[in-house]
Formats: sequence, C-alpha cells, structure tokens
Amino acid sequence: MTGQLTSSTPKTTHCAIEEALTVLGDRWTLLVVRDILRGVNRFDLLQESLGISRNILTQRLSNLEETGILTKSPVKPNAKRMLYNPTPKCMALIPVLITLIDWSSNWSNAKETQWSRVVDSKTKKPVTVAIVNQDQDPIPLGQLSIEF
Amino acid sequence: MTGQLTSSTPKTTHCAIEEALTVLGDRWTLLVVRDILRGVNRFDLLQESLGISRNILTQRLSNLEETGILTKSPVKPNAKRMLYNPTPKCMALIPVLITLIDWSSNWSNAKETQWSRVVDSKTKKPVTVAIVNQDQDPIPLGQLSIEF
DNA sequence: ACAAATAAGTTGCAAATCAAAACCCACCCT
DNA sequence: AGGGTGGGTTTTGATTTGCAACTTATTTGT
Repeated sequence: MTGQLTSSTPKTTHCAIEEALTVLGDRWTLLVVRDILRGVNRFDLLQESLGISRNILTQRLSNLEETGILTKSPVKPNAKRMLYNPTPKCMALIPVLITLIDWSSNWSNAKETQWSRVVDSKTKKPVTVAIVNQDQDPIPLGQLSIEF
Repeated sequence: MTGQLTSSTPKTTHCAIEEALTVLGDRWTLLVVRDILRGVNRFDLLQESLGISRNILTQRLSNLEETGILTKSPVKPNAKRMLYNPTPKCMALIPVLITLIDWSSNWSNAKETQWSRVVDSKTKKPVTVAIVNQDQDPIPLGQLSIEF
C-alpha cells in the first residue's frame, strides 16, 4: 500500500492538533469528509464532486476507513460496489467544518454567492459555534491563550 | 517563487471549506499558526518547535503573510531579523484549533498525558465549543445537516 | 440473453512538492 | 576583527500528486 498518511516519525505526538492533522492535514481529506456527511456515498460521485484524482481518492477513503472515520459496506450483500458512510467519529468533525466555514465567511476576500453551510435540520437555519468554558459561559476570543 | 499553496484550478471555489483548505490544508500550516498564537515568533524557534524543514517553514510563513494571517516585522527598525505576529485573521482561527483539539481528545486512541489546550486566560481553565443557532440555543450534533 | 454503458477501482509514468543538509550573509558581542 | 547565531536560500534526492489508460464488475437497454 502506498501513500500512507500516518506519521512518519515514530515519536509520540505532543499535541492534539498535530494528532488531528496527521489524519486530516491535507488538501482533500476534509472535503471527502464533508461530502460523505452530505450523503455523497459512492466512489464516482465523490470523484466527480471533488475533482480529485481517482487514485488519491482511493488512498484517502482507505485512510479514513482505517482511522474509523467512515465505513465501507457493499451496496448489497456480497457485492463489490461499496457505499461509504460516516461513523460517529466522522460526525464529530462537524464542529471543525463549521469553524472552517465561519472563518472563510468572515475573512475570505472571495465573495461567493453559494457557500456550503451547516444548518439545523429542523429550522434549516445556519448554525455557528460559540467558545464557552465548562459552565457554558461564552469567552471572548481575546481572552484565550494556548497552552502547550 | 516556488511551492505556491494557492488553488491550481482557476475556477471559483464553490465551498467555504475548500477556500479555507486552500490556505490551511497541509500538514504544517495550522501548526505554525498554533505556535504563532502561543507567542513563538522567531524563525529558529518555530523551526525547532515544529521540527519542520527550514525551506518549508519559509514557504509557509510567506503564504501565511500573503494571506494576511500573520505579519512580519523587523525586530528593531531597519533590521533584517524578523518577528512573526498573528493578525486578527489568525486569532479568528482559534475556534478551528479548539475543535481540532476537542476532536482528538475525544476520538484519538493515543492517550497522551500532555495535550495542548486552549484556556481562558483569566481562569486558566480549558474552553470548548458549543454549536448554536442564531439565538445562541445549543443544537445537538445529530440534528445538523450540510448544505452545499 | 447479449451488448453496451457505467461503477469502482488499479497501474504506469510525468510533474510537482517535500525534506535534509550544506551553504550564505547579516548582525551581535567582545 | 573574529566567532557565534539568526534567518533564510540552494541543491539534491525522496515522496506525493495528478493524469490517463486499463481492468474487472455490475447494470441497463433491447
């Protein structure tokens, strides 16, 4: 198998962000995740939707399966054609996608008419994220610091 | 200039996530951002902290400067030595870092004693993110859907 | 039932990107 | 003036990526 995305350095990762980026840190993986979460669950649909090379898509899907972010199941018992579906670990990435969308919406100079959004499926209205402490009190951005 | 991280396809990006990943979607960029936000603002300190190649670090810093995520300023007027500092656009990435940290903490099987965290600088306690609608009401993960 | 079309990859190869180390120049210190 | 250090650039080789063609299943149309 080629194109492993696993960490090349065997030393322990010191940082959760580093750990996350070992799996997610490339140009395609989070877009695959987005499409899987949108319900795009077939190889060719993913490939067409993303404009990704087929071999790279194969690698990414395989990495995502290995890390438990999606599952591969045959379209019908014993079939070779596969459906790719999100796991809870994949759903748990939705907050990451929301923060990325929010950041782009606020700071990108490319003003697009059609952004992708995450919405409350009940009300169809977009959601956002709030930074809160353990008591759910909101904390302003400027009051945060990063500990290593 | 080599190693551009800008999108190779001139067609408009259809998606905010795609837009964000054009800048942030590689193994190092968000780690550089993390370190800059931690106050690591010199080239050699960044290089040593991250274990990144010097030429790649140069590229990443240059990309981050071009996209307005950090500024480069001389240590003293007219000096060649530079300090790298976060802009508001960089601070705005903190929620992305928080969601990545949360995701790793909850789903990584590597149990590390020392994770990096984002904390409330007043109380020194870690913060997290809540998904909310426009009225700040929390929305459960399962109730979300992604619109394209 | 059979041919044509489509789905889901795999393979081979060229191009781009990344990484390690050596090199370079400006500054600082004494 | 000379040595050390900070901040990169260059060179060279290893990886990764992307494109296109190829293969094998599975459908679909007639």
